[in-house]
Amino acid sequence: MEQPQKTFENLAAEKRDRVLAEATREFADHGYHQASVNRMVERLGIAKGSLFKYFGSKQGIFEYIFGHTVAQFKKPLKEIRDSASGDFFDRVEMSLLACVDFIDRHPLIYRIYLKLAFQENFPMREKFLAEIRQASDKYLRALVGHGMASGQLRPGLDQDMIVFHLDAVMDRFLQTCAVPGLDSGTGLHGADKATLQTKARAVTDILRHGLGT
Amino acid sequence: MEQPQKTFENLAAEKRDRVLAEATREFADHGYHQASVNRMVERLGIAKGSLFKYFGSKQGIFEYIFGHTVAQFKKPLKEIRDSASGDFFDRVEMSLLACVDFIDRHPLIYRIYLKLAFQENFPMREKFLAEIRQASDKYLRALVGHGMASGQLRPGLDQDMIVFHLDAVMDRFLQTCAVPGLDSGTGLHGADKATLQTKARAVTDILRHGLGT
DNA sequence: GCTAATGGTGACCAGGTGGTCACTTTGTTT
DNA sequence: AAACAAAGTGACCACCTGGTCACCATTAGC
Repeated sequence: MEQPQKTFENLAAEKRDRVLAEATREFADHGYHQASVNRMVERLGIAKGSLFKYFGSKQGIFEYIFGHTVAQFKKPLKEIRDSASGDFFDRVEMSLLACVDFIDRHPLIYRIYLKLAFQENFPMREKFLAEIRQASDKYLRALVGHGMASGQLRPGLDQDMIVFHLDAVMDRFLQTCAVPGLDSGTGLHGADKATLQTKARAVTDILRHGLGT
Repeated sequence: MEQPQKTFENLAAEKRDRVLAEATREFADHGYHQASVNRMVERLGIAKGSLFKYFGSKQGIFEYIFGHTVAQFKKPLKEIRDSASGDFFDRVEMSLLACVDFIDRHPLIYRIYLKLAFQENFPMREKFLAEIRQASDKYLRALVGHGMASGQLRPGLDQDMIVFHLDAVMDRFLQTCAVPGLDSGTGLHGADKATLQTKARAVTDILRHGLGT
């Protein structure tokens, strides 16, 4: 015993995945406080005591999920940043589509992030949010830095403001895709891949005019 | 009796305001489900039964607050839209600063909006959100329509995409001002008025290049 | 002074919460 | 087969939730 979550690591991979999937779903659907451990165990068909043996507490469940999933979020972006194809704005466009794709494949994780960002009473909120924002900021800053150095961005612009602008537009693009009710006129929510590519291009074009040389 | 909230309307204005202020604060601090009626009455120093006599239910409390405050949100924007001073981008900049000012004076209302937007299990969420988005969309669309008609915006751009872009940047600007943890490098959160004006100008300049003729 | 109506009260309710722990079941080792 | 350890269990706990309602206090009209 001794270590609490050792028991969980020893479980059969199949069961482990089921537990994580169900817990993730519960947090994504209801946020943190409104998520119910009772509901989790009921849907999993296991006893409540088991879950607490695995993770110690409700917060332990959430922290475990969070740690596992943040890493996943960073991976596809890194690949694009390190691939040298296209100019600055092509890369922005690719990043945008890569994020859309990730969210499409892992919608629950993104929904947890949105709740985390705006539901202030999350436990450990500051820590988690700082971790995510830092990663996002670092990524964009590297991208913009490279674009400025290679003269693809209009001189005289403040790097912070460029990062802010990119972040704002890209984030909203993703939010509109994922959150029902935010879309008003763009047709982004629930759009097919071809439409998304067209819209991403349209957004990038505006950025190209606003930020490019 | 007959009508439930008639009782509340008959109250002394001072008490009415206190009740509304405390309820607003509770929802702003904790969202809907995590908000506690018990805490409200404890802080107000009144009996729980009284609150339920006033509003019938927890949801009734929230709906009453919501109805009262949305109207307040629309007013300052309308004034700017109807005042004809400056070109399109000046108006955008003024709108931005007007919103910042409003949020500065009514931070609780804005926090409720943010929770409403991303905390999916809010009751009546779709209805409330649609109401807000529609108002925001209508406002921006009128602004953009006027800008396009008077030739201040680059031809060939899709109106929906312009509205989307404006909305994204402005919304993020406001979020960064209001939500701690979202700011990374811009220095918007907790900034003084002069700084905000500078930053708003910087954002508008980028938009001017990206969207203007 | 009596009556009626209104505002105000708080003990009480059923139901849900995260968390516990003495216990049983299962699997492995000798 | 005996012994041991680890996984699994679910009744139970204290606490909090939104909501109720029989009762009390204060005023107004007569």
